[in-house]
Amino acid sequence: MEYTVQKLAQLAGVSSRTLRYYDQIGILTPARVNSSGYRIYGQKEVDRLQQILFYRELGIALETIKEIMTAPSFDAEKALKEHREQLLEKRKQLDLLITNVEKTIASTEGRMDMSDQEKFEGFKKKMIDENQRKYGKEIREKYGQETVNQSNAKLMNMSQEDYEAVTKLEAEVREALAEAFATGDPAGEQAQKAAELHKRWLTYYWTEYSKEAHAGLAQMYVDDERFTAYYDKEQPGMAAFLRDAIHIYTGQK
Amino acid sequence: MEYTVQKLAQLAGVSSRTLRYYDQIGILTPARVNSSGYRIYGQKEVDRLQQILFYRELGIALETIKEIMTAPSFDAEKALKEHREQLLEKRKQLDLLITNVEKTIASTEGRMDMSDQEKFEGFKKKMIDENQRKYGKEIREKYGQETVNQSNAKLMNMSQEDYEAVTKLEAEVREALAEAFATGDPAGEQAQKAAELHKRWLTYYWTEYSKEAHAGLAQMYVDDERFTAYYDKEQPGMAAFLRDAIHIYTGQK
DNA sequence: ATTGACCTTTACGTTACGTCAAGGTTTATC
DNA sequence: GATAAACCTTGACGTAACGTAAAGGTCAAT
Repeated sequence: MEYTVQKLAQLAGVSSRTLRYYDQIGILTPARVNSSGYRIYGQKEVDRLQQILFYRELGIALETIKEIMTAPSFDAEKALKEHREQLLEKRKQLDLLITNVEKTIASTEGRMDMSDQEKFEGFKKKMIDENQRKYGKEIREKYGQETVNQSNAKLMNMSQEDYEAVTKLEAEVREALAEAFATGDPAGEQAQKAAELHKRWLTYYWTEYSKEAHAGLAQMYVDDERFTAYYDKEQPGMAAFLRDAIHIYTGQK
Repeated sequence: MEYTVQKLAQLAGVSSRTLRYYDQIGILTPARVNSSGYRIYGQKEVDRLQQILFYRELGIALETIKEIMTAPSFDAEKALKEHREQLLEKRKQLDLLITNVEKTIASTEGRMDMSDQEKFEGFKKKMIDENQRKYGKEIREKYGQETVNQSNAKLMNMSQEDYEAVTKLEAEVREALAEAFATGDPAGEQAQKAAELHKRWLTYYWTEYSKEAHAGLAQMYVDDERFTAYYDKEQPGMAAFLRDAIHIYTGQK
């Protein structure tokens, strides 16, 4: 089955402008254009649009959706299963909101007391990010560390191989870091190797690497107690040591 | 309890910029500003912000929210009950989407066949009737029927054909109604034909038809002066006549 | 041959904020 | 009692994901 813009738009419940925009930003290009320049969409595009709409429904930016879906490791079926989980999560949040509105009705009728905090329960879907913003400043909450290992792996739609590679790399970083820490020299060979491994680990998550961002993340390892706890688990002072090594590696400061 | 911008922002899970913007557009002004020009919010503002966020969650534009909430007829408790209904509606739509994703998974696994239409079930927004009845009043008032038809057509993502059909139907309703009005009998053949045409017109906008809702809308044509004005334009009493005809048609009352 | 619903590109407009910038205020700490 | 950190203020420009309008080509049906 082939569709023109308007036909596909009607089928999917979006506007034709939306489809043209999606073509423009390269997230959904037509199967072909006919001799008059009309966009013609086929079965593959229908399915791709469906995927896009699932991501969009979950509040993912189009640019991000594009990155996810054009990655060579993208697996449509895995993505769908992820959608299902996210949608169920969204449903749970909606239920929270419904509880909230019911409690609020009860409280306006004097049948109940409500704290100010309770009044905003269920709106919080972003509160986790907000909480993290309280600690860090920018890229950090996005590219943080431990939650990222799982949640971003999902978001990036990593393959099993990638996930294994990244987990292995993480172990290597820790190992190299332990060795380096024993030398006590953040500028030494061992420490610089650890910094480089850390960078390679990072590139699995970051779409583009910059020294500044890398240095910033390193600083956060010291500033944010949750990360400090993670790195200092074995040896106190490890987080600060890693920061110093990375700062030297990136040539910052 | 009094809050500064940041405090309230944290409580509600929004940014301080958002609160300043809300002040700027006049949808949520602080209770007072202190001697240094700081915004100070009180209990009333907390509750108002909660209401705003409920509306926002339902996808209502801030400008519209403002109009709704500053209207003298605004009733907070009634609004909350509407929120509950709308949220339940939203949950139903979410469930549709979840069913969709599950069917899609099954179809990629070859356990099921899916039509292209089915692939987009749950994405399309409904709420058009609400839009029409509650939030579209001033749009209707300002720009008249033609633009309302157009904006609704866009909302429903109607095709040109549909739009034409709906415009034609509307003319037929008026014509049949004028004829019926001349007979003076709301139970007569002419009047019942007008009621049926009116129902057909409605089904272009409503995702599901019910006699109760139809009867309710008819009553509103009499209660709301703007609708009354529209129907009584040619003949005073036409709105009431249409209501009676529809009430008989639907078997209500 | 015309009409009217399609399609195209170009381009400016809109909403709900995010993100500096430049500067004043409050609070905690040395 | 100075000073830094952490607030607050008002601009003002940036953005995402389209909406909307303009100017014009295409296609099917009358």
